[in-house]
Amino acid sequence: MADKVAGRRGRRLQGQGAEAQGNEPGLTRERIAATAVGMLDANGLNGLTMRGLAEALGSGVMSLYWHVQNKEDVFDLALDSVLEYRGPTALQDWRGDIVHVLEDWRATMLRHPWSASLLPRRALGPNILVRLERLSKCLSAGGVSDTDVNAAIWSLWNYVMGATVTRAGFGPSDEDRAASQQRLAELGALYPSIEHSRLLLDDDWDGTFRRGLDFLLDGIAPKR
Amino acid sequence: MADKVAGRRGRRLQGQGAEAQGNEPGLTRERIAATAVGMLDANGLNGLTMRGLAEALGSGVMSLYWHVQNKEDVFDLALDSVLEYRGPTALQDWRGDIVHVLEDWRATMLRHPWSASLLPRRALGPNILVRLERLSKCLSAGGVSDTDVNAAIWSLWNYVMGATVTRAGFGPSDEDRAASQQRLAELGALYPSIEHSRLLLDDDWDGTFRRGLDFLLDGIAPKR
DNA sequence: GGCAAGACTCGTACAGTGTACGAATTTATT
DNA sequence: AATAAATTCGTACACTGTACGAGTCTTGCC
Repeated sequence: MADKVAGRRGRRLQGQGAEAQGNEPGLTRERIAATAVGMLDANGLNGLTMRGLAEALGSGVMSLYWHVQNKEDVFDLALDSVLEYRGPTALQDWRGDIVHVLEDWRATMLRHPWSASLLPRRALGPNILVRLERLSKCLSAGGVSDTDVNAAIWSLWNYVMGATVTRAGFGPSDEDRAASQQRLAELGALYPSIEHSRLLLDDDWDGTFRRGLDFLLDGIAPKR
Repeated sequence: MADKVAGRRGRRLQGQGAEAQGNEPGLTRERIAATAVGMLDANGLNGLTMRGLAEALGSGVMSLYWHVQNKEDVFDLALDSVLEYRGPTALQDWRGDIVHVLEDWRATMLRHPWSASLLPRRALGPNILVRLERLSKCLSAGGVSDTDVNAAIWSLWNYVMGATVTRAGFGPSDEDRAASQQRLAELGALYPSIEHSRLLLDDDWDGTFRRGLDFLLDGIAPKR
């Protein structure tokens, strides 16, 4: 009952006899994925509906289902298409490389905030494995022992994941910040340490991400 | 257009004249929350429907809406009711205390896997703030400087968050593991480092969590 | 040419969702 | 007893994902 691989084809070439508008060149998984990403970017996770997607593609709703198993499949498609990693630099400074990989990762996901809430519950797509592989290489190059490397990778993964999901959840809107501020003002007395450190008011997300990452890398770096 | 605080009352006391069965003692936010948690535990995030909830409570669907703003509100209720923290021990060993807080946190959320996917996108409820406050105190007690404490708290938060969300996402089912194994077998050649370290096959989640946490705490601990 | 076998599109229909609205009922207050 | 407030809930609506099967188009084979 698991997975039956539905038929899917790539096929081009159709006579544009009647309509000169080449705007709707036939459905493909790629086109579906791209359009889905657009809609998700624009309207968030709930902004994607099969009907809407079909309309944006200029097709009937049920036509999608020939290319796609179900809505979940569309999510998978969109997610993976967003997570491509173009690793530019060659290996040199292991620590700097890791920072780069993770910051790029975070930035990519924050550019499409829905991806953060989507990623956890999906299996690891190829584009994620590429990133993990790269991490693994960097760590080994940095002298992290074989016994530590797995825990290190997962801890880095967890860190990026948590940071991104949290950041995406709080959204760029000031509404949440206002809410936090409000809540803090009300209950501040109950949480003196939090209030003292202004934990919830700080909004230097990038800096905090970077500094926490340094903590983690300090701990991972082989002790001397 | 933001928030109108709906009326909500706590009220007890009704004559049980007609029906002796005290099984349905009237709706309250608490009862709604408890029942919602039960349904979420049993059937996951999609297992909670307003109709189902009403039925389980022995009430009409729309009656819920007098106590609750909307379904989101039910989620908030359920989440917060699950995250209560009964901090047992007094402060002593800062590092051990932190480990305890975080492991308890993770365990609590994994006991209700839906909570992991829910938490990120909600505002911080009081029960979470309690935990953060506690973290903050431990860190200060451990000698972490005021300038570092925020970054440290967030990094710990991120770490627990990521670990829990990931773990909950992969579910306890072996189906996912089988899928990963399959994928790895297929593409193993492309990801030699990952395959070598058996990253995806290791299933000692608790141990890995603990070891990664040690990395992080090593990095956070004040340098000497 | 004819024609059959796929590949692909899509209209209709159905069961299910959250919740707006307003009427009915119960409880509290005067 | 009368009035107001609190609480319940039936009905209705717009919207969701997708099963089903009838259509159309493209291609290869005789």
